[in-house]
Amino acid sequence: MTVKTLAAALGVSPATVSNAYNRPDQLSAALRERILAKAAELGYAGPDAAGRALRVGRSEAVGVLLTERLSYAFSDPFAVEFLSGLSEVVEQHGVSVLLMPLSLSEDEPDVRSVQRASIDALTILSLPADHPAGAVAKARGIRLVSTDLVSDPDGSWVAIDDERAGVLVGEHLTGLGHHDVAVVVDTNAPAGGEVVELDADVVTFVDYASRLRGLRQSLTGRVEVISAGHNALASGAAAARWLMHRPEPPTAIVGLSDVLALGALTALTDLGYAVPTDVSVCGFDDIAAAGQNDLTTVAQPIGERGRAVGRLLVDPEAAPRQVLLPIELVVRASTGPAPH
Amino acid sequence: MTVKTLAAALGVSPATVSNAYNRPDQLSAALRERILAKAAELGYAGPDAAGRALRVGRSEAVGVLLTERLSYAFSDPFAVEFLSGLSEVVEQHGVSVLLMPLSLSEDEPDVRSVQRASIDALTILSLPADHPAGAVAKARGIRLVSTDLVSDPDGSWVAIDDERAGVLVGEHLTGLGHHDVAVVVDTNAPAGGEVVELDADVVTFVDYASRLRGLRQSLTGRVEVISAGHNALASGAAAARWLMHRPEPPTAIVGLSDVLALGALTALTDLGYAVPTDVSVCGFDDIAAAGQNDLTTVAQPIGERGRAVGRLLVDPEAAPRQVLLPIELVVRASTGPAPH
DNA sequence: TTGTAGGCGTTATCAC
DNA sequence: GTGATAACGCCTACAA
Repeated sequence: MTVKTLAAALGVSPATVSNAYNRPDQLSAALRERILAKAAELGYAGPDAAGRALRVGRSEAVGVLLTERLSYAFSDPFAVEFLSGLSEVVEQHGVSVLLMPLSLSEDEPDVRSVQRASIDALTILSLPADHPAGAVAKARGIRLVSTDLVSDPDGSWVAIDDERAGVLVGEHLTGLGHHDVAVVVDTNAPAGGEVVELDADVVTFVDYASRLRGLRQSLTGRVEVISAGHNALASGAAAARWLMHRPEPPTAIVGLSDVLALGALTALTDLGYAVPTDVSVCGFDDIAAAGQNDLTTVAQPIGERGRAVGRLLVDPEAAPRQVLLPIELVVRASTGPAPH
Repeated sequence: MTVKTLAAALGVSPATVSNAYNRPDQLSAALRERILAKAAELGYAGPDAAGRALRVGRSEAVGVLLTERLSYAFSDPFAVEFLSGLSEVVEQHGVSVLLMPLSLSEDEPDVRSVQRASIDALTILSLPADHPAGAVAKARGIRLVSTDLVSDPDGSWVAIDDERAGVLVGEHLTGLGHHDVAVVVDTNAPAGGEVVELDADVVTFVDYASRLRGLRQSLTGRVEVISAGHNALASGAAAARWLMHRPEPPTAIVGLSDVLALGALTALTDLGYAVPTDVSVCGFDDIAAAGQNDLTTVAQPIGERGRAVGRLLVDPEAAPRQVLLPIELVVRASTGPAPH
């Protein structure tokens, strides 16, 4: 059943059938009734989505590209709050949300999902700096809304000043006398696995790299960067255990996300360390759990960030727009003066 | 830039360009290289998704229709676990997940999102019994995977025996001597609002209706059905407060979901009631929070249910398949003998 | 290994 | 108020 066959069955033209669905005012109510009745009788369920998408050039859907597994969208507290805000806005416009996977594991960067996706706009959660996904989207004429301000400065984005966030934490720790700080970062290795020390430029996610840069600017003394896998409590915990078992443990541990920091915090208390007397811990983002666990962190309006992205995604306006959201250092009980 | 213009620019045929992208083995490596290079130069980002979807009849995406707000997918514990399992499976097949909104508020049932969606298969979370969304999907040739066994018995589904689940709870409470039970259900009113008493047939979600039927079969004495809004802690709490403030409060409160039951549980302790000495509370599903709060409930394998749905969604097999998952009454500390 | 031709289902434009 | 026609961009037999 297509518009054409239905039209033939009724003795009208395809255009009229199309109008019956898309422009009720373009034909008499009686004829429209007749068309809809015949459609129901013949099992025609309305214009086909693919045909329509091709013709009108829109699909009423926006994409969210996840750089982790798709289930990350439902499990990571930051992602959950961000996506809740985003979907809240887009659904008010009758637009659906396409969760798109991106396998980073393979050698060849995988952009298949963005090539195949029928979407009007795209946003990317934590894009690795050199990844082609954004460029591919733009080349396809898909509006791109970045979530950082460095990967596409002249395009549309909704971001915070990640470098400044790093500075806030660095200055806070320096002011407390910390000269030996470990920074726990996110890699794509499985969570809680082997711990590795990293060079700065191995930190691929652009926002994390900015935070690290800010930290480096404002910290004095030793700054080491390690990782025990992707963004998860287990990674933070494994990293903390590894750090404290070494001869000269750091006096402060910074997680580049609250999740990593909270993982470290838990591991430290399990190991019998007093926080912040023995070690200070600090995170980023201020997810709900950070407040519940008295974690010092840099707050950002996560839900509002999602909503702002949502607004840009559904707005067909061609001109790029930028939104810079405020951040604030929230000092809680997990940081204190450096020991000794 | 299209396949055609690119082909013209290269002096080859559109078919060859298409093959360069879809069947590398159908042309010489050299020619393919040349095509890809020219494409990069001219800014052609590969075959257009809409055109391709129309032609091949597939879109590499499966839909999940939410009967609540989209953000429900990220906030409700059952939905989160279910969708994590589902997406885990589908992403292994390179398939994306389309979260589709469904506004129930309007008079006319809104099936626009399923009419417009370019998807290969669809599943629906908690479909109201008489809703046309499923029928529309089938009429469009979209494979439908139900999550209950009554709305489309001969189609594909992954379900539990909800009626039996209700019986398990009912028998448990009857065995404990309860003869005055209140059942808290989910309506589409805002959470925690005014409390209303309902007739059985007002319970629209088919799975909830089955649970209620099971309860009615196995309970003796008074059974009343009330609601304070949609599936949320606040609704359960409001319902419990309303129930206990009446002259003859029930001896047991059953939430048709754990979330409703946990909301009731919290409200009861806040009001100073001892559970289960004064009142018993019981839920359904066994989400993680149920175990943490010692709630008696009927367990089902939520994540596995999501994975099973995912497998059916990506499986192009035409023949319908049915999966019935096991359930089990988990007795914890929230239920006990009826007082007096 | 490459080219030709037809149609997937729709809607916008224009004429009547 | 209604109908004819021409794209939209692509893929796949099949022929060369």
